Amino acid sequence: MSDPHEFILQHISRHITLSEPDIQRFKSVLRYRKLRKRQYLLQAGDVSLYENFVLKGCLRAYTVDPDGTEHIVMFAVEGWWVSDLYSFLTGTPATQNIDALEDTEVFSIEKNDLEKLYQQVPEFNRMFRILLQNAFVAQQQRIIGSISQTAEEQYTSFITKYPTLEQRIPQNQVASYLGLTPETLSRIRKQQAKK
Amino acid sequence: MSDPHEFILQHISRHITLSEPDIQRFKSVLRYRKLRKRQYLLQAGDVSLYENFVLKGCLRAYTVDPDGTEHIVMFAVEGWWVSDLYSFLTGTPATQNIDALEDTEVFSIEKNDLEKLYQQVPEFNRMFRILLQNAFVAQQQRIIGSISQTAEEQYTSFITKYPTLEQRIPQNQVASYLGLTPETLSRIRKQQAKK
DNA sequence: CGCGACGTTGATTTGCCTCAACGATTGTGG
DNA sequence: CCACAATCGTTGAGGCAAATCAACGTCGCG
Repeated sequence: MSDPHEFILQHISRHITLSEPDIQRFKSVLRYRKLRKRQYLLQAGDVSLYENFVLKGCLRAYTVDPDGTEHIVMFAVEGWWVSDLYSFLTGTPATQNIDALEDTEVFSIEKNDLEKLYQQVPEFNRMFRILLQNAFVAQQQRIIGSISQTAEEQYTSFITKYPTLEQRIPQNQVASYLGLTPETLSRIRKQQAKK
Repeated sequence: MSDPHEFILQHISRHITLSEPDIQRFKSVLRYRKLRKRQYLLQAGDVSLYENFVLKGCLRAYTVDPDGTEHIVMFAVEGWWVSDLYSFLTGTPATQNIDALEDTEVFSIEKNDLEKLYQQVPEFNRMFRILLQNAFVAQQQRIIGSISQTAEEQYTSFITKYPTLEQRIPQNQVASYLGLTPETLSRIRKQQAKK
């Protein structure tokens, strides 16, 4: 863990096996970055140029609607990949912001480098296909929840699915992720305490 | 278009280029199936053994909650892939149903065949990675909509994004997709007609 | 210390759901 | 080919879950 390369390689080795030269190629495109709490990794309006892997800390991706309310698209803690994928793929300005909820360290891969990597080391297609499959399934479940469950049920699902996140993330951020107001979430928690 | 193989190969050629032997390999794993309107392609409880490509017609994937209400996860028309991905990946019983809203024709690929295909023709990793990226982005936008928009805004987004779907799908199915009751959607449309 | 971020609680409003009834259309079996 | 049931959309009345608006306490930090 002292070496951040160790951490990311371990994660990758869950899905694919790389030769030594491929490992070197991969390492060479990683750019290490530190973010202070509240610091932006990406601001809406800029183009998302990087795919980012969280080494340590916690990020949030969110949109801001016309009346200034924030809506959290996803959280990303250690071992998660994050970007505004639409912006990253199309080169159009990002609609999402990404910033740090804690002091955070990431590896960033530039788009060109990632595309070269896909060609030089086809295994990466396989890995990201698998990661995307998992993310797709998780998102689908979130959608089903949001159209079929009450606020309380959604909150219960959330803490069951992400018990550790619940610990380190402020309540109002969780509320925003679930599409609730902080007041409503507070009342739900009060309800549940009576048991 | 008379030959269904033509149709699917054309779709695939948007993303990858295959050699003649690879094309043959691919064709050999496709299983052609016809579904009558209302017929199931997958029933909750069964394991999703196939990834399915829609040649003609329209499918819906949906869950049924404890009190019997259906919630539409996605529609799939010509050119779309559909399965209960979680069940397909893990081999656990499906939580989703998939059935036909119209008479429909599909190509199905069995899981084992698809995995072999990934190994024999690595380009398919690339293609499905790209398709999943697009699906991921679309889902993310649906999530943002569902936690930040009013019912009317969501409906407007839907008909803007999928103008053709709006034509061929019953209103109550659209309502279910949006997480609304048919009554609410009917009232929204009445509202909008006043303009 | 004083300010801003965060959570809580109360009073009120509102958007959407529920329940119920009805017309139009489709399709199906006698 | 008609009669009947089922499906689908519409409209109305009433209820409820969650939002809004507002006030207040606590904590941590510059």
